Amino acid sequence: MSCTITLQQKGYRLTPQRMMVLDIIHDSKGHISAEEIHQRVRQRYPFVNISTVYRTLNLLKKLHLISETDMGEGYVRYELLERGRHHHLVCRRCGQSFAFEHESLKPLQARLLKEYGFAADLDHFAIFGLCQRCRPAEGKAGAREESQRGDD
Amino acid sequence: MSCTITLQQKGYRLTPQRMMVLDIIHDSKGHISAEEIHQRVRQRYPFVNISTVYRTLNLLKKLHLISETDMGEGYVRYELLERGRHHHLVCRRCGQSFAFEHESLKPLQARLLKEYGFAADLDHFAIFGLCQRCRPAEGKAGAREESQRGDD
DNA sequence: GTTGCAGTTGCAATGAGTTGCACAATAACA
DNA sequence: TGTTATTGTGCAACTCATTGCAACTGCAAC
Repeated sequence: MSCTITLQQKGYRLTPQRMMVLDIIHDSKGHISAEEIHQRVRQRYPFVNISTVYRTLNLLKKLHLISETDMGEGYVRYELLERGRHHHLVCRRCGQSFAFEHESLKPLQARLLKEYGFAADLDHFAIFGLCQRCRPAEGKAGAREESQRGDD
Repeated sequence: MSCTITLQQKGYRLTPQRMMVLDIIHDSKGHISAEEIHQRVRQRYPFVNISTVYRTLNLLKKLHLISETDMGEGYVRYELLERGRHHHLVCRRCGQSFAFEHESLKPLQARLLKEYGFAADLDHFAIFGLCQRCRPAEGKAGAREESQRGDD
C-alpha cells in the first residue's frame, strides 16, 4: 500500500497497530468511523486501545493520507484520500448525502490563494443544506403552528 | 432584540434562560464558547444547567440566528448571524485566524444550487490551511528528519 | 380553578474524542 | 552487545457535548 511507504518515508514507524488501522480503512468501502475501526482491529488483536486508533487517525490525517468528515451523525468518519477526491452535500431534512466533485471547490481554493494568500486544505468537505427534493417542502413549512414546526 | 421576536414568532417560548443566553451572545464581541456563555449566565442566575445552554444554542442555530464554528481549539464557538456575515481561515501552523468575506462563497453556493439543486447553508465556515506567512516555511520542512518533523 | 398537554428545564448518565503519564519498542551509536 | 534517546502504546482520567427522564411551566379548554 502506498500509505505505508509514505509513513516510513516521513520517518514514522510502521507499527502493527498502524498497519491494522490502515488495512481496515483501505478495505472499507467509503467512510468508516473510529469506533468501527477499533472494533475491527480488535477482532485481529484484542488489546489495541481506542486512543491508539485515534492517534493513528490523527497522524494519517496530518499526512493527508485520509480525510476526516463530520456528516452530522454525532461522530466523525474517515476515508482514504487516494480514491477519486470528492465531497459531500448532506441534507439537513432527509439526512441523505450526495457526493460532489472536488472540481467545484477549485475556484474557491484559487480565490482564497489569490485574495488572501491562504493555501486551503480542502481534503473533505461536508456541506449542510437542503437537497432538491426537500427544498420545496421546507419553503412551505415556515410558520410553526402548522403541523410540526419544521423540526428537522 | 430581533432574535427574541423571531423566537416567539416561530412559537418557541422566550424563557429567562434563553433570554440570558441570547443577551450574552449579543454582548460578546466576536465568537464565544458554550462554557463561557454558561459561566456568564450563572453570574446572573447560578442554577442554569449547561445542557440548557447547549439546547438553547442548538435551537438558535437551527433558526439561523447564530452560527457555530469549530476553530480547531477543542471546543466550538458561537456568534450572532446578524452581524456582517463572514467566515474564517485558520492557519494550521501558527493558529492565527483571518476573516474572509461571505462574498467569496457565493459562487460555490450558486454552483451547488445550479448543478446539484442543493441549497447550501453556509452560515459560517472555518477553513483550515496555511496562511501567507507560514506557507513558505511548510514547503521547506518536508522531510521529518530535519528539526521537528513538521509537527503542527 | 383544575385538567391536559406541549414545551422546557435540571440532573445524571452517556458518548466521542483527547491528554498525561508510565512503560514498551525501536533506532542510533559507541 | 549494551546503553541511551526517541517514538509509540495502553490505561485512566478528563473535556466537550448530547440524551433520557422526571419534574416544572405556561397556556388553552373545560
